[in-house]
Amino acid sequence: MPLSSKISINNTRKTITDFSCISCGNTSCLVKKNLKNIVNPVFVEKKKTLKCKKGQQFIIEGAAVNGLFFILKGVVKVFRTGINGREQIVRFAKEGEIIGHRGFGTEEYYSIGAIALQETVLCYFSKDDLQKALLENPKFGYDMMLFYANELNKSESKVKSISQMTVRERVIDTLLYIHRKFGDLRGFLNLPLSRKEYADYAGTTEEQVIRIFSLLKKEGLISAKGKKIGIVDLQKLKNEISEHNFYLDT
DNA sequence: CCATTAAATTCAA
DNA sequence: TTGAATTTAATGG
Repeated sequence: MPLSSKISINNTRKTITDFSCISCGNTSCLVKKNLKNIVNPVFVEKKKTLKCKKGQQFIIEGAAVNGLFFILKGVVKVFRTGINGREQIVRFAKEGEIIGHRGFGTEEYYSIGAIALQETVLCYFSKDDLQKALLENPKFGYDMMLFYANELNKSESKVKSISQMTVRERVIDTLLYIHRKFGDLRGFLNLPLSRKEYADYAGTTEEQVIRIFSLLKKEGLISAKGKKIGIVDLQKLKNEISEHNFYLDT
């Protein structure tokens, strides 16, 4: 209750129409990748494109599911709110990724929320149209299945990391995850996150993250300039969590 | 967890 | 581009 008003929910969705799949250059998008194989791409024509400003929430927990979002551009955090109002960040998603995909099938309402972390462009496909396209195009369906399998694998790894690793290990794991997924830019992680966001992903508090960052800085493993975090000694960081054989790939 | 101060980011002129 | 306003980081109780 006390934390409930921290986020101002802005549910305005600007709908624009000039982002066709045909002229899209996003090769990591499953729709784009399969576009040439899709025999009857009606759903592509019916898609909606929407722009989100930084900090804008475009999926609200508990809202009805009508379709799936694909990220055309930008970065998004996907989270779930716990009983005490604490946010658990499930994952960070970048261009080409799918959001709200568990809404397929039986789920009627979103069990997650999603907020844009930067200017983000989303493609929104209706669930029914997509389902039809998946049934008609085996390759497209198979690619989607691979995506689901991958997501499941990662989420299982995350359960393990939260239940079996120490706080310090989880913070390091988070740093490595961001590093793997978003890489470096001039010596700093190419995604600016607040300490609270690191905490929400690692399943800790902001203070813990701040203190662990300070320690890691003193130990010469990372560097920090405000929100910009640099990985100084990747190998040593990896070594600390190697016994938990952290998950590979994004 | 909360309060305080320092530091960084944002925003609008 | 700057600096005032706001937000975030860092510490210590």
